[in-house]
Amino acid sequence: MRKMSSAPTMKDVAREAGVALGTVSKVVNGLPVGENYRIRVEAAIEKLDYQVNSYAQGLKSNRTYSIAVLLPNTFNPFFADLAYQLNLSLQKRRYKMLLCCTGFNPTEEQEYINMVRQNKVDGIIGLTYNPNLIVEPDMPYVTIDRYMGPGIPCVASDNYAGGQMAAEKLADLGCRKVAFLRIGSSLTNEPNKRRSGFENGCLARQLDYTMKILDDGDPFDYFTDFLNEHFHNGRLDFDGLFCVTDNLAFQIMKVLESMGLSVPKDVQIIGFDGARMFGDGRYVCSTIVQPTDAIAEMCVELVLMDNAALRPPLVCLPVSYAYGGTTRDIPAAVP
Amino acid sequence: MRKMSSAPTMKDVAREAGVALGTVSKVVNGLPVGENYRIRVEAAIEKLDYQVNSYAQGLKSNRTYSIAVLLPNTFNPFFADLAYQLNLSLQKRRYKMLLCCTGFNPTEEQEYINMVRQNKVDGIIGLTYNPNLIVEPDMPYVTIDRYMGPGIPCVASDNYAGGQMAAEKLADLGCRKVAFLRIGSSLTNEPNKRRSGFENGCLARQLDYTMKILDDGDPFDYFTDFLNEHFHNGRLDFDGLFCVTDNLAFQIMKVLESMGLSVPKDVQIIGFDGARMFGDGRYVCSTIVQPTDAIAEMCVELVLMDNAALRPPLVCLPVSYAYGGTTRDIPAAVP
DNA sequence: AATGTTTCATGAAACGTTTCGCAACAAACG
DNA sequence: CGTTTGTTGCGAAACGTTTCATGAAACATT
Repeated sequence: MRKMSSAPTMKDVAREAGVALGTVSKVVNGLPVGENYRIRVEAAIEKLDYQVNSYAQGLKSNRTYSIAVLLPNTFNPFFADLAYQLNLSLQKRRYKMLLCCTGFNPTEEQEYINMVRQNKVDGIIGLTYNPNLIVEPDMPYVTIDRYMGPGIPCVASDNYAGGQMAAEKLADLGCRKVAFLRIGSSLTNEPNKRRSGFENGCLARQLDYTMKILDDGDPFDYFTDFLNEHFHNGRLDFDGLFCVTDNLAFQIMKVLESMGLSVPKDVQIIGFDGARMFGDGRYVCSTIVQPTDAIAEMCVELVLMDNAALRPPLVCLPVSYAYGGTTRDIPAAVP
Repeated sequence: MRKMSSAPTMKDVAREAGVALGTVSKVVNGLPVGENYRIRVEAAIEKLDYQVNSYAQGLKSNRTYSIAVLLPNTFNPFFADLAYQLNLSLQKRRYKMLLCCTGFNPTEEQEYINMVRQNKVDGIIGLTYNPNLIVEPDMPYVTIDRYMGPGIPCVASDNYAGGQMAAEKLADLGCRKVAFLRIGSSLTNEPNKRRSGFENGCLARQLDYTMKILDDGDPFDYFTDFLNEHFHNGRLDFDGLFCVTDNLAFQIMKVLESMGLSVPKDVQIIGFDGARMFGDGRYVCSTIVQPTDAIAEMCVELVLMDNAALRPPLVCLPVSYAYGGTTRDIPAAVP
């Protein structure tokens, strides 16, 4: 009987199997080892219920098999989907996910970055709002929706095509004059392309077009002001509305309701993201769906890529349209 | 100029400050050190931009300042809330969160447990569905909603009171005959108390009571069967419905809708969890709200508790009722 | 049979901390 | 002034891996 107190180490396994320390290491890491040695070592590992100590491993090899994921929160369905899909993609490769919720707070974002810095994660995947985030230059770093500069790949939906698609849908559904709604500070970089795509789509389909950018503040007030501006003789002066996020669409529907207007009768609304209630539930509104699974997979692939030089600066993934009750789709399209 | 290649170590700081290794360690860990020494060391740390290597720390001290959190997913709003609040509570104490989404899969749950075992997390917080999970006995382990046995604290809402509250609300809102709906395998242990609380509440208020437990399978079919059973002469034979989760309430509303029934006109529904759309959005249905913030805080407190012997076997936290549009509350109660 | 070549297990050194026995020195005391 | 007590910085050892120089054994070549 030897020490039974703490967990067995490689040394214990080596002694048990009657081989050298290095041999055990090789077996554990799947490196070539003589067949009879391998068998003896594996038996010893089994017998002692040996588990490698990943902290010793991390110290020596500088690889930790963990990735930090920065997201504003988990309760916005889009972020929730991302968190879930990222966890899936990472788990598939036996990587762990350190989830950091930053609450849209640039300071918090930087603090998490600093925190994982001493934690020696193997990489960072971030959907952040601090344009000046300082990340160690040699740390593999991939962003979602934010282009941070050369050498830092950005993965995003095809926001431009999504905007275009929204315009086309509204046109197909019979709209003649449409509006675009977004909150000033809410979206930067890649998602901005939703606007130009939408504008372009309106142009192509000859839709009358108006835009409203809302500044920060109480959204309810801003929405009310916006709607009042466009409300004459008991009706809105537009018949289609594209909101830059499902969240926005959801919020403004409350206001429309309180004004006695009805969706999609009085106005058809398309959002962006593909937010659903319980994962498998219905969409919150008719929407341009972001492929969270593909986004997650791509992020993981890029952040784990060995040759940093081969990483593309920007990856755009295809979006799709989904009916969610806030448009008057032809019946066949209704699930 | 010394080696500029890799990150500075304590040794580098010690050399820079002209002190011994152990002194730097003490400063870093806030242990008592002579004032002039402290100043010199702090200056050196600042100058070299030194960061402790948490893997070396973890190897030596067996403390990693990270907690594994096991949840089925992040897209159910209740789980999403938990993930967010847990992250908050952990961050407050400078702990990191390893998020593991298990997808209700007992095998996956055990695999994650095994994985974090070699990762030497400082503790595990789990909302799991495997009744036979094997966790190292000396690993601090706290569950949510599942009582796993003595020595493993379970944190939950006051499910009994919640069930009771649901019955009282329905009675207050004028219901005379009520139904209780749950899916067979969906909830075990603590949440089961929602049923007995509800039954008791019905008894106290003299409500006619019927219950339906749905087995696994296509929920839509089961719901339809259930509703048809209680559908006579164009109307349901109950006027109040308590669903064991908001998800369930949400699903059955679809079916009710497809049968041409209207909520809350034809039947009033109360769910459980407090699911909201975008975190700050409205509730999905009238519901018994679980205090996810308090649950998270309690879990973290318990899992980090030094003296394991002092940990209570079960902690119940108070729930509250929230209006969500699926009940006919008196106007004053409407937000 | 002698030499050159390849293969592969060995075990020491190193990774960056924490910890602890020790020495150095100051203060207090007789 | 010599001794004791108390304080505090010092630096070696240890944590459990990975890696690499070493040399023994096995095989191939002439």
